[in-house]
Amino acid sequence: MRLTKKERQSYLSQAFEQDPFLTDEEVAKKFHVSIQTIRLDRLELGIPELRERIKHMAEKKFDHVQSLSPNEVIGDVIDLQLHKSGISLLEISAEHVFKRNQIARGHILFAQANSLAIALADWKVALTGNASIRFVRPVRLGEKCIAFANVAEAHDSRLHVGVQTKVQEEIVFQGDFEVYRVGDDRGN
Amino acid sequence: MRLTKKERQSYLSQAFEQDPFLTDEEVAKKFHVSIQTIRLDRLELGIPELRERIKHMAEKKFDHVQSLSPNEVIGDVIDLQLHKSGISLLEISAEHVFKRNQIARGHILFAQANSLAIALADWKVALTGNASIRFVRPVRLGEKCIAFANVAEAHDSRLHVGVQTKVQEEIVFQGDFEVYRVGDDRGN
DNA sequence: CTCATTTTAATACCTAGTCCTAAATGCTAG
DNA sequence: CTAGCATTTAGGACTAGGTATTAAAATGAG
Repeated sequence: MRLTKKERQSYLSQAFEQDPFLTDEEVAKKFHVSIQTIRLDRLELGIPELRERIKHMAEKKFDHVQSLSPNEVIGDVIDLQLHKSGISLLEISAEHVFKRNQIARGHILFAQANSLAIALADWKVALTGNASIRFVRPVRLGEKCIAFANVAEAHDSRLHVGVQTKVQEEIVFQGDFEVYRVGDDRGN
Repeated sequence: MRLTKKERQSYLSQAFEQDPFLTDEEVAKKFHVSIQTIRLDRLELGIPELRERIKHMAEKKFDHVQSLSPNEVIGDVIDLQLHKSGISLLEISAEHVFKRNQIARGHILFAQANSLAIALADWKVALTGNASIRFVRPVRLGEKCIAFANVAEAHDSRLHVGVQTKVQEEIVFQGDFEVYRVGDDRGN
């Protein structure tokens, strides 16, 4: 005999979990049963059809993209004087930390400082060239990081920006960024 | 008159970007045109049908969840020899770039290198201390970044890691990371 | 008014299903 | 061996959300 119903259904659940993109037809071939059997199995196991499975995945992803929006700027720029100084605020939330120890990953602090440094430049296309940074002490979940940026040197196509990030007056991160202009566009 | 074809198509692209779950029927009602018109528009604009759009989103999510998990590590670590060397791969996708110019934001490259450097350390809690980095040339949407990390110095609670990121043999990013161990846990 | 563009309509077909009924197997107990 | 049950398979009707094609109607510009 092939497999019992129970055995098949158990493998079935696994299969769909592992690869949600399987059609009933593909699974039917895999298990050498008819497509109807697979459909009865899905019914009993409460596994929705291919299209529904895919849709749910897409919906979840959509939520993420919208809410987390890891896009233009990391941190809220609350003060900005172009080519002079700026301040950015970032509260460390769950998606910023290592799960194991609730410590913010380095590139989050870097991203806040880097975004701020670039925002300081009044150029259409500004990019980071060199940077030298120091993670002074670990930052934990829930802490509010305030990044202070100051322009140390300003040339017409290069900016030297120093950034200090503090949690309650305590320095947690320090960085020097060299931001440069691309192209000859001026103004925003 | 309603809208010209061009106007409608422009709004259409936006609409689908904003809400990829729209059916042609819904859109047709929104714009007060027939369903066929919408389909012609999609054809001309190269916008795939609802199911394909959803499927692509789900596929992306599936890739991400499996490998990137958008949290722990940025980039796919494809080779890793603890306390020695490692290689990580990252294809620059839309969420990594500035919309204006399709150039990858600095902290994405930093994140890839930083994640890799930390992955090299066989410690329960490893954090970045200092880092000195250089963005050699801008990286654009779609380019595949391969980060090569090598341990330059290894102490019992500190690691010096050099990272070079290349796009097709061309160096785009260079960084030196000092990773340190927290606590007295050894092994993983 | 005429011609080209644009829009709408109609039809056949597709996938990956659902839902329902019915028939064919398989297995077990009497 | 056979009645009775679970299990499996088959078939038909219908669905959403399309594609692809052909053709007719509406509209706008010269």
